[in-house]
Amino acid sequence: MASHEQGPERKRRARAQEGDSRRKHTINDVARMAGVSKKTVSRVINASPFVKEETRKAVLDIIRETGYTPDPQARGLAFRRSFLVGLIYDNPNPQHTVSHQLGILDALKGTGFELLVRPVDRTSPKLLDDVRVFVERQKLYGVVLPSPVSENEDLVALLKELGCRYVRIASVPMDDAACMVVSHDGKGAADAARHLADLGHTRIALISGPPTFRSSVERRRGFESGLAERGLSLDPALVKQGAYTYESGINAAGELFALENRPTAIFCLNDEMASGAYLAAREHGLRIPQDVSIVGFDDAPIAARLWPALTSVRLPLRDMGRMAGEMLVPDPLREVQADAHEVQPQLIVRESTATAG
Amino acid sequence: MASHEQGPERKRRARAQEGDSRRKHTINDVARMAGVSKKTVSRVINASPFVKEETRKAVLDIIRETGYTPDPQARGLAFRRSFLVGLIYDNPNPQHTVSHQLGILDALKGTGFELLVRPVDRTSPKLLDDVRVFVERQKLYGVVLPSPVSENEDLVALLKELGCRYVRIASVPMDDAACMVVSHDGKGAADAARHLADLGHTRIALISGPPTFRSSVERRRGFESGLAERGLSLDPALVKQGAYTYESGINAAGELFALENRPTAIFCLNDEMASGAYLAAREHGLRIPQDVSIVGFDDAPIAARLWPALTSVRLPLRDMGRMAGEMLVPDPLREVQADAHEVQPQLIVRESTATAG
DNA sequence: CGTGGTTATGATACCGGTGTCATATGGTCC
DNA sequence: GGACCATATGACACCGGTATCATAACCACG
Repeated sequence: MASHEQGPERKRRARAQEGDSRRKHTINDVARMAGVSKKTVSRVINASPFVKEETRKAVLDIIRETGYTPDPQARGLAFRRSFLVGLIYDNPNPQHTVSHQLGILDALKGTGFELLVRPVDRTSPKLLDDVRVFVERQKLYGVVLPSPVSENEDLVALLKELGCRYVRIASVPMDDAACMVVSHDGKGAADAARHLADLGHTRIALISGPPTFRSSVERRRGFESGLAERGLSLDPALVKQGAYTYESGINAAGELFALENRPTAIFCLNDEMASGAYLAAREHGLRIPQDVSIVGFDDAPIAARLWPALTSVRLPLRDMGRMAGEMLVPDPLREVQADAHEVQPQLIVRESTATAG
Repeated sequence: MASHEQGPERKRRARAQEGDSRRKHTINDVARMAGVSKKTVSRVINASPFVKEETRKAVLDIIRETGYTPDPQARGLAFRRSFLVGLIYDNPNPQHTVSHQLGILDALKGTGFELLVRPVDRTSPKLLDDVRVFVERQKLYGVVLPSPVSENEDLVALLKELGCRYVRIASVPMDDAACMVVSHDGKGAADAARHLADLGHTRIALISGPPTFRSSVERRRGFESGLAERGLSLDPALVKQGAYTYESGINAAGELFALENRPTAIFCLNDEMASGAYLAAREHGLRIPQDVSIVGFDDAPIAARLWPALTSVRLPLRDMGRMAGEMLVPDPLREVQADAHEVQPQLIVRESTATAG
């Protein structure tokens, strides 16, 4: 254990004697000023129904006057839990992380809850131990798990064991719907498939992600179903497995472009790989979109900056974070949140797709 | 105030009677098992010098056996502060935010401190009030302020008034050095200037950022000094002001390319604007780097994905976060951190720069 | 007017730590 | 051996909230 050298045993400075008007008010101050006991103030704070309306008003007045807010640490100590929500993530895409954070904090605003971030290594053997210590020590109110962490069933089992609330953000339903925000990546992929088919493409390639990612599986499944709707099917020779990285996109697309009968369109399961496909296309002297159409997934910042701008599937990341936060933390001021814990991906058509040559 | 409906006044479940082996240990358990008072355990935890070596060992043994860790809430309540560090940021670049977070958490690992994130709107009139409430309610141990928030002197003054530790991350020294991590953006910009000058460029343009950002001022200053070292100076006609955005980069570069005697090289004060310059170059039929060299700043993920890959100045963002965390939180296990709270930018030369045509 | 059943309130203990202060212990010096 | 001092320890109050339980206040009813 690390000890913290907080200058133990030091004398407490005199404080009460001089004008302590600047000192923060406590529940005792409010109680005294309102002429009630602290327990009654506590009842008002916690919206207990057993407080006379008149008393409640008086206490609330004092609270407003003094600007009193309860100390989350003291409250947490008594409640045996904290007012902290954890975000446990392992996503190399900074935009996902930041967007989720912004969304979660949108939901937490005004509730008194705060957000603790905890990046993890999902391949670490210590992952479960780390999460256990994190949740127990901080007595977390709940945690948000974006993918791919949300796909770790052992971790979810651990959270259940610890009695820690959680909301999973994932591409496909995997659990009690009350604990999930579902992005339906498959629908976005199907949109991409129809878009390419409608442009007249028939030799359409796919660069997939690691099969251990549910998003990859789901995007591929959706893409195939979209093609099927247009009477097309995926030619196994035109499917290359990538790793969601730039380099893997370069390699996979390079292989596709080296085929005798090369595809006229490629769907890359994320934008990083699509960027790699751009480079490979240049290396093979192929123009986008005249010679080959390319579609990505994520609508990362890079998508609009590439040239030509990349057609991609956008996920409402911030909304997803907000929904997760709303599901986790009850806010009496909020309207009953619709149980629609699902969002729809959106195909953003830019300049990287055109009619088949 | 939002009330939280935590089921007040509910009966506590019987617990102590049945096998409470699973219950977390408290300082009382440790004290009893070690045969000392809780105060002595507290002394051991806080590395008090007034504990007999023998007693200390005995207590530490029990602590190790039981896996006891003190409750941060209870400790914080008694200490009148928390073991939480805040990250107050307003940076549209998600990579900055995530890298800083990772770095700060590198430093916090093993110290028992946790990181609370707080995105803010630096233009909001409620900014100071929000920060005050945030710091006071959470009794933050300290906060990290990346730029541009770090440049808000009112906010820094507020933190001083509140007695809240802070570390500023900024491009140039602005304060007591003990409270700053300095990235010396100017040096990186000077590197860029020399690089272009050494390639034979003389008509070198600059697309600046908003003058309200210290980073913009500092990068420009460094660039000019780098040029001066090579006997060059910035032609006012070749300086355009941007806003650190893609669109502003397109416009500024477009104006430069429309000049009769257009520049052969452009230094853009961030990569977003450099991306815009890429688009403008294409619109004007100019090849990069044959017709115009372009240098960016930030080495954002996009830099390596653009075509041709963008020469840019990289800041060690994660290191900067780590240093900020180390400065904020004392860790007895850590070696005395060098008082070198400065980092050096690094010019990453890629394919967007070549000898002057 | 006493009885009984709500409704409303407060006294007190408690959550799990630390600060204060009193006291016990051990060694040195005369 | 007694005075003195530094070291080592514990009893107790306290940090700012909530849970438990007793009790007061109120009402309707016989």
